[in-house]
Amino acid sequence: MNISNTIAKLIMDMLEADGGSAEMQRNELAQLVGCVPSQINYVISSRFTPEQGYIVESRRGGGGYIRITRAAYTTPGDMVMHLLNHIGTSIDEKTARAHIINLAGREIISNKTAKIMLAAVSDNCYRNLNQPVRDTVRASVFKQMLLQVINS
Amino acid sequence: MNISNTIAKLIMDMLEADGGSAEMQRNELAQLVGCVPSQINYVISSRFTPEQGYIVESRRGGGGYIRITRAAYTTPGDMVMHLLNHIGTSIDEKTARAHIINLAGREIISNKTAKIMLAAVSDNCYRNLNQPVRDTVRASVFKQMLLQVINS
DNA sequence: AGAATAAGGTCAAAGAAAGTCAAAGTCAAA
DNA sequence: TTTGACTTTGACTTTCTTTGACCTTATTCT
Repeated sequence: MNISNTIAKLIMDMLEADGGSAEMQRNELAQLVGCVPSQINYVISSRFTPEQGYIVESRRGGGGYIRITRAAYTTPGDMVMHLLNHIGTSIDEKTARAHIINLAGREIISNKTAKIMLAAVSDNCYRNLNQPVRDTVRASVFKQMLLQVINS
Repeated sequence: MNISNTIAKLIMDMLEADGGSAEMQRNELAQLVGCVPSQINYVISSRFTPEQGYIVESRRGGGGYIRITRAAYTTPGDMVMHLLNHIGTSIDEKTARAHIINLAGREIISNKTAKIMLAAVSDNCYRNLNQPVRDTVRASVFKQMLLQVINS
C-alpha cells in the first residue's frame, strides 16, 4: 500500500477513537509514518475535504497543530438538501463518490443504497460520452437519486 | 494458446483463489505474462464486462491497482443475471422501468432501492442527450446498478 | 521590541501507475 | 482471396503520489 493511504487510515483511526475529531502535529505524524511533512497536507487535501464531510483547522508556530473534525449536520434531510443545492449542473466521479460515501458514513443512506448510487455515478457508465456532457449527465442522475433519498 | 487467453485464465484463477475478487498491478501482470501493459486492458474490456458479471475498479498513480470482482449470484441473483444478458447496449425508459418494477414485485430488490433505480433511469436524467446516445447511457447505468444488486 | 525558533502552508517538478486509441498482425470462414 | 473479427503493439495521455525548496505565522527568549 502507498504511504498516503497509510496516513489516511491513521487519521481515520484517530477520528474513530475520539468520536469524530482528531488533533495532531504535522511533523510528528510525518516522522512517525516516514514521509516529508508536506505529504500530510496532500493527504488532507485529497481525502479530508469539506465535500467528504470534514472540517480542517490548523495553527502554525510553536505549539501548532492540525485538527480534523467530522462535520455535524442538523438533520439528515437537511444535509441532502444542502447537497442538492450545492451540486451544480456538472459533477465528476470523484466528487460524487465522496458525497455518497459521506452520506453512507453518516448512515443517511444504507450501504446497499450507497453501492447502487456509486454504480450509477461511476465513469464506467459514461464511457461513450465525452467530457462536458459526461459530468452533466452524471449530475442529473445523481440529483434525481438524491431526490428519492429525501423522499423516503 | 494466445496471450489474451492466458491472461484471462490467470485472472480467473485469481478470482477463484480469492473467492470472487482479484486485485493486481497492471504492469506487474503484464511483465509476468510477457506482454505490453495495455493488453491487460484489452483482456479486461473483452472478457470481464458487466454483461459477463464483472465489476472493474482501478486507480492510477503510485500504488495503483486494478480490481476485478465477480458478482456472485445465488438464486435471486440468477434472474438479475438473466436480465443483464438480455439488456443490450441500449434501453428505453419504459422498458427499464418495467424491469425494475418487476424486480421489486418479486422482492428481489426493496422498494427503496427500486425508487433510486427508477430515478436513475428516468428520462429526466438524460434530457440533454438525444436519442441514440440516451438509451445507450441509460443501459450502462442500469447494468452497473444491477451488478451491485447481485453483489449484496 | 527584535531575534531566534518552532510550527504549519504552498507549489511545482519528478515519479509511478493506469487509460486510450489507432495501426498493424493473424486467422478462419465465406 | 477477401473480409472481418479478434489480437498484439506502442506512442501518447491522464491521474495520483512523493519530494523538496521556499514562504508564512506564532511563540519564546533576550
